[in-house]
Amino acid sequence: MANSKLYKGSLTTIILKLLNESDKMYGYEITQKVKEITKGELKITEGALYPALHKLEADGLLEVEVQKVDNRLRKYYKLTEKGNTETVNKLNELQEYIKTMQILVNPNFSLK
Amino acid sequence: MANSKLYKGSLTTIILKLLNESDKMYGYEITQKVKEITKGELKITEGALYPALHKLEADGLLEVEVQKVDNRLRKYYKLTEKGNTETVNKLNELQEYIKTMQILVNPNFSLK
DNA sequence: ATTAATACATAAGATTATTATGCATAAGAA
DNA sequence: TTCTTATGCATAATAATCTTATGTATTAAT
Repeated sequence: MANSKLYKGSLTTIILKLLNESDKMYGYEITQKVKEITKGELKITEGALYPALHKLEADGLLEVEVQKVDNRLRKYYKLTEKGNTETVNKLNELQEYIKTMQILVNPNFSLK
Repeated sequence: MANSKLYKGSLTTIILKLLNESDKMYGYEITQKVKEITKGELKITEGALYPALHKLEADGLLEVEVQKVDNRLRKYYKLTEKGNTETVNKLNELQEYIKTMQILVNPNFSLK
């Protein structure tokens, strides 16, 4: 699963946002959802995703519920209370960052 | 010089863009310019900036011209031909990425 | 005389991604 | 029926890129 230009630091925000929308999701589902929404523009690699999920869980932002579907394991993740709060923060940070970058990168910015 | 949430991967784009606007700049000048434009929102650390400049130079995107002003050293960087091309690419990539992130993070995205 | 600003630089450490690999089951194609 | 693709998890090795800390040196301001 090849990735195209995932800016380091934004994966966590993506995960939190998706869980905020969908209540609960499992890892593989997240990779497919991102691919679907971005029409293949962005592909989440497992090597990035699973460690990220584990870290979010360790930090108390996510809680896990294991299910067996079709004899195959699924680990459903959902936001905790703390996770909800952090989602709002991360989304605000991202919007701020995008705004800042737009100013920096806009060909028509002026200082005076 | 403390930084606030510099998403990894965007520093290079910022540098290239500023040089694209200003013809030539030196390191310290870049840190000040970014602080000025973003009204203190974004602060470039020297530990990130100088290695980034050295890498861009090593990759042939920048060329250096050393000057002594007030008995102090300044290393002016300017874009090479290759650097100009890469600047356009990086800016397009960033705009694409921002667009993608907006879709992912927009509370009103829908799949159908 | 001391601190802040200017101007460069690098090393240690942390974070976060890519790539490669591994295991296992189910579904579809040859 | 066998091989490949899809589903579903995981981790290790490597790379890239940042923060923090430190170092040197000159000039300006308090």
